[in-house]
Amino acid sequence: MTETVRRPTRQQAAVLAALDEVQEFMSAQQLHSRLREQGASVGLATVYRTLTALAADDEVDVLRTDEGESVYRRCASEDHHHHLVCRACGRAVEVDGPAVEDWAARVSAAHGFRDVRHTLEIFGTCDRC
Amino acid sequence: MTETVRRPTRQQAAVLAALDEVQEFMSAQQLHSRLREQGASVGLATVYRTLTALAADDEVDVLRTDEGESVYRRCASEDHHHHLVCRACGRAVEVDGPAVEDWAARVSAAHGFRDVRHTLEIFGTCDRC
DNA sequence: GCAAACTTGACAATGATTCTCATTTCCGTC
DNA sequence: GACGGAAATGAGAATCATTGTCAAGTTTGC
Ligand SMILES: [Mn+2]
Ligand SMILES: [Mn+2]
Ligand SMILES: [Zn+2]
Ligand SMILES: [Zn+2]
Repeated sequence: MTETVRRPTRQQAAVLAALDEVQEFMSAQQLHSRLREQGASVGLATVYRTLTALAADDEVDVLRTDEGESVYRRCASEDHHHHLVCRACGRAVEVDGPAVEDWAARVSAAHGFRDVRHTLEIFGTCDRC
Repeated sequence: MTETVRRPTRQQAAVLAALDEVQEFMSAQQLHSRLREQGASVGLATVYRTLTALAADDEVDVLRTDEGESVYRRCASEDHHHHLVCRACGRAVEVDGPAVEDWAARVSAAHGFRDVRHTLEIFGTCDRC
C-alpha cells in the first residue's frame, strides 16, 4: 500500500482532464493523440506513466481489450465494481454484483486460495450500436 | 461458426500432448521451450498457430495474465466455466457459477446489450504455495 | 504416384509498452 | 526571489509477445 506521491504537473492534469471528458475506456495511445489534437502536448511516455500511477492509486480503472491493449477509464464509482463494455463504440456502464462478489469469495475459500482478486467484464453491443 | 478444419500433423499432436501433461495455464513461449526440451521440435510460429486454432474451436481455454500474455489450458470440462488461478505456480481449478451467469445475462439485458460475452477469472495464491 | 491445397518454420515486421538519460520543472529553504 | 536537490518529462532506443512472409515440406483425393 505505498501511496504514490506524484508532484502535480500540467501534463498529469491534462491526462486526467482528458479522461474526465469521455465515457469510454481509452488506451494510452488514444489519449495521447487526443491531447495532441487539443494542443496540449504531452509526451507518450508521460501519458503511460500517468495512467499507470493513476491506476495504482485506483483513480482510474484499467482493463484489457480482446486485442490485449490496456484501456483506462475514470469511473464515477469509487467502490469496487465491474463494466458492461460496448465492443463497437467503447461506451461503458458501471455495474455492481454483490452476488458475484459473494460467489467469488466462497469459491476461493472452498479451494484454499488466499489474497484473491478477480476480473470480470462483460462485452457486448450497446443499444446505440 | 466456420469450423476450423486442420490437417492432422505431428506438430499439432505434440502441442496438444504437451498441454495434456500439465494442469497449469501455459504461454505459447513456455510450450515451445517445453517441446524443444522434450526433443519434439516444433516451430514457434506453429505453436502460436495451433493454439489459436484450438482456442477458436474451444478445444483449449485462453486467458490473459496481468502482464498481458496469453496463456492456454486444456480443461476437463467441455462446458462454459471459469478459473481459480494461482499467481505463484499457475495451477488452475475449474469452477462453475450459475448465479454469475444469470447475473451477467440479467444485467446485460437490463442495459440493452446484445451479443454479450464475459470474462471472469479469479487470481490468488493456492494452498500449496 | 501426382498435383493441388495446406502446413511448417526461419526470419522479418509490427506495435504496444518500457527504458534511458539529458533536460526541465517543482518545492522547501535561505 | 534565488538556490539546490529531487522528481518529472520527452525523444528516441530497446523490449518482447505476437503476426506476417514465403519457400520448402506434407497431406489428401484421385
Ligand atoms: Mn467484483
Ligand atoms: Mn461465465
Ligand atoms: Zn456502443
Ligand atoms: Zn500455487
